[in-house]
Amino acid sequence: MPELPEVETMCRGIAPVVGGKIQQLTLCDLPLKPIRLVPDLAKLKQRIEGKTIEGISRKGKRVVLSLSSDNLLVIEPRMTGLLLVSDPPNESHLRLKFKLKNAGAKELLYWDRRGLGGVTLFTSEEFQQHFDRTLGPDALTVSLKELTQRFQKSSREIKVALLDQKAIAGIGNLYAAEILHLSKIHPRRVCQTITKAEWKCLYQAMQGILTEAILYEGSTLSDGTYRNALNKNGSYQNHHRVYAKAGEICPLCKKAEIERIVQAQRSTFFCGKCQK
DNA sequence: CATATGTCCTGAGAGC
DNA sequence: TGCTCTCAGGACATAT
Repeated sequence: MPELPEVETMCRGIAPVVGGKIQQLTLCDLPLKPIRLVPDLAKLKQRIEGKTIEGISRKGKRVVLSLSSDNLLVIEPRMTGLLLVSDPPNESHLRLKFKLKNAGAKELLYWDRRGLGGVTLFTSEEFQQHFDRTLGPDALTVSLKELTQRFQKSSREIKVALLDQKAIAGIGNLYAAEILHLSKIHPRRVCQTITKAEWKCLYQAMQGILTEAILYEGSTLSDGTYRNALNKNGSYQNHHRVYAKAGEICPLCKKAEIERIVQAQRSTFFCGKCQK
């Protein structure tokens, strides 16, 4: 499940494509439902073939390739999407190939096991409008003041609010659990009840966890789906404190068992002794 | 406006 | 062994 640290790792890993000219875009013919392309393949080919990839950036959990045509190609990996500059985990879920010329990589691949991800091409104007409307500030660069302002009046539970990309972009189910555990805030706490000191603690935990996870190149969970751009595992899964650890002893208090609850149809893991 | 819920998709694993 | 069922969760459409 690529969240901010995995997508950031992806962006860094595909750096060799910068400067490359897209010679050909190919949609792989698979016995699977094709991934979502906007516009459709024919129009997309027309608009990007022959253009150069001038830069790579990240907006929350999305990868943004800026092209020489002043268009922006946005890749959304969602649950199982990967961008690669090496052989993919297998051929059966390889979705797109971008053949490149004059770059450090011969091709850029998009692989997606479940196929929930997609690719959208925007003009720079459309891009600005779209992201202003759908994404809040990035979790890695937001200020404490803005974070507090955006959350403190909400009647939602903090865990649920952290997953809302319009509120803050980049946090997903895994990192929400890890951040709340480190900041010792119970996932069911309603935002309105969280104190100023706790927001500061949450903010620092968020910066700390995300930075640490990027250092370890993200988390490859037990299903093995997430890989970096060279098809190698991340290693932050070896440093998780609570995620998917129900029944294990909390690494902080070393007494209570990690619990699992469901919020907004997603699993939440936490320590009932440490998190209040 | 804010918040809540159903849906999409595939493969892994459980249970029988 | 092979079937059915459940689960994983990011983002969007639709409903409240």
